[in-house]
Amino acid sequence: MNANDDSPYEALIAKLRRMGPIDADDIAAVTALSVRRESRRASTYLVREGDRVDTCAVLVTGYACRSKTTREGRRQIVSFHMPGDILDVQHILLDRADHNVQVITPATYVVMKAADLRDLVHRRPNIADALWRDSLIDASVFREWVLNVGQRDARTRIAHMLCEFAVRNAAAGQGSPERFDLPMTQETIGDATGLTPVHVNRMLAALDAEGVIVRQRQQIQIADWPRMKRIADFDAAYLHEAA
Amino acid sequence: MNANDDSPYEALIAKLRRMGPIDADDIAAVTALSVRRESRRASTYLVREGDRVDTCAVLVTGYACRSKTTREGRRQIVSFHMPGDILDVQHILLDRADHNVQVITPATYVVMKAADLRDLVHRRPNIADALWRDSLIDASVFREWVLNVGQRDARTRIAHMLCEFAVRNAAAGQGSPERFDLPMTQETIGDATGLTPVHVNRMLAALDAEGVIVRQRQQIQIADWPRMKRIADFDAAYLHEAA
DNA sequence: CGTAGGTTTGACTGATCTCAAGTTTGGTGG
DNA sequence: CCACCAAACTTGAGATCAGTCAAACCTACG
Repeated sequence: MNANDDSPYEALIAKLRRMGPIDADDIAAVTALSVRRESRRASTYLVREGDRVDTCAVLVTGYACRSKTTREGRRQIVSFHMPGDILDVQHILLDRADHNVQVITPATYVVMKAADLRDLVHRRPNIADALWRDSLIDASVFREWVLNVGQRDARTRIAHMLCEFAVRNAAAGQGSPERFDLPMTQETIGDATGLTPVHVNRMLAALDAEGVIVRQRQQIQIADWPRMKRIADFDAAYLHEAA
Repeated sequence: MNANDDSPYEALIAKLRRMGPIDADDIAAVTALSVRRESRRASTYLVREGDRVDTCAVLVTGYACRSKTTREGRRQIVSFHMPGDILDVQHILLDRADHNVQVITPATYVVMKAADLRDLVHRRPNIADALWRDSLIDASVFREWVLNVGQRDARTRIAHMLCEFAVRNAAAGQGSPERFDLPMTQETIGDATGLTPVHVNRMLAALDAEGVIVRQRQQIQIADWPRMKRIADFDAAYLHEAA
């Protein structure tokens, strides 16, 4: 079940399967949806805060994030997304975007009409449950981020972010938790953790010096998972074994 | 539609109405649910992180919050709740609590079986939409909190928390946004904003000295809303005109 | 009227930010 | 294939916001 599969429905179906029982009729209903395939260059926006949105997008290849900004222009990333992730389930029922959706790397995704999805969930309870469950796990991740940014020190915060990325990335079928591409700059890590790029750099260097991670180009290797989890105060329970 | 109404269903029905169109059949289906009324003394837990949970609670009177803690025991409050709020919609589909639910003041609430609610939403699309919408707004609030705690300075952060509390509290039918009870200690405010109680105290004193808020006992009066909103960087859009 | 919890204030500390100057990396055009 | 350039990364030094520790002061309530 590779997210890079040819059918534009594969990514979504794989996601739904991870969220709950889905039968052949459910799949038939999904593949009957009309979808549009799109792609973006790196660092561009799909949705901006305040936009009226009546579509939902599912990421097929590449990486994305969601973010908000303060009036003074400080950006906070609130989540990262991997192939197979639904980028904005909330637009099924909320018509105004309260945050930005942007790709980090070049990316492709499929776009569906929110109204079609609303219709789909009313007909297919399994799909309704799966999508709702996905949005509830989304919310659980936000809660963990509030904790991360609110209570943990810089080193722990960054380590935690790396652990989550590693686990979810692997769950999305992209590499292993032990070694993975980290497709973002240190500034991006800073925007996700509420730290300056300079301090991110120092903390990454510290984790490297301690021997828990190894950095090579855009790759991260977690050399000692048990120690990394301890340093990061990371317990994957909040991902509800799916994300 | 007062949340303190006699019927234990009033609080939930009022909430659902705020979330979308609900007809007489929907209400009949809700009132057919079997519910249990319960109450708690101040500062006690309904749910603890890690618990298996197969119920959902709706707050009827009093105030509650949801929180998580780091391994070192630092507590982060991730949301506050007012009468009428559903305290844990997520347990309809997630069986393991990823955070604590605790009351702040003495409180009463009604408890429903998650399985009954699952059944209800499969039969009543309006209710499914309303509950899902509620949980999506929940998630939007978490995103705003990530931004608040990640990017705003102490004074702004506290001001923002007060604005949200004022607006949601009034929307729940408890007092006005201009003047309301703040049923919590400065330590609680600190746990919600990622600050120490000492610093919360200094920032509240500063806001008071500036003349934007007036503190009397457990009451807060927002003396100058336009200025308060500016100081707080507060824009209620993220509450999706309902919360 | 005593007590515990909450608030306030002061003095000092420290984690993280800011500013600024290199250094490395990766992509591009000649 | 090399030289160049912009972006990203790294390092250092000094500034600052918020934390820590500690004591005093309220105030609600038994």
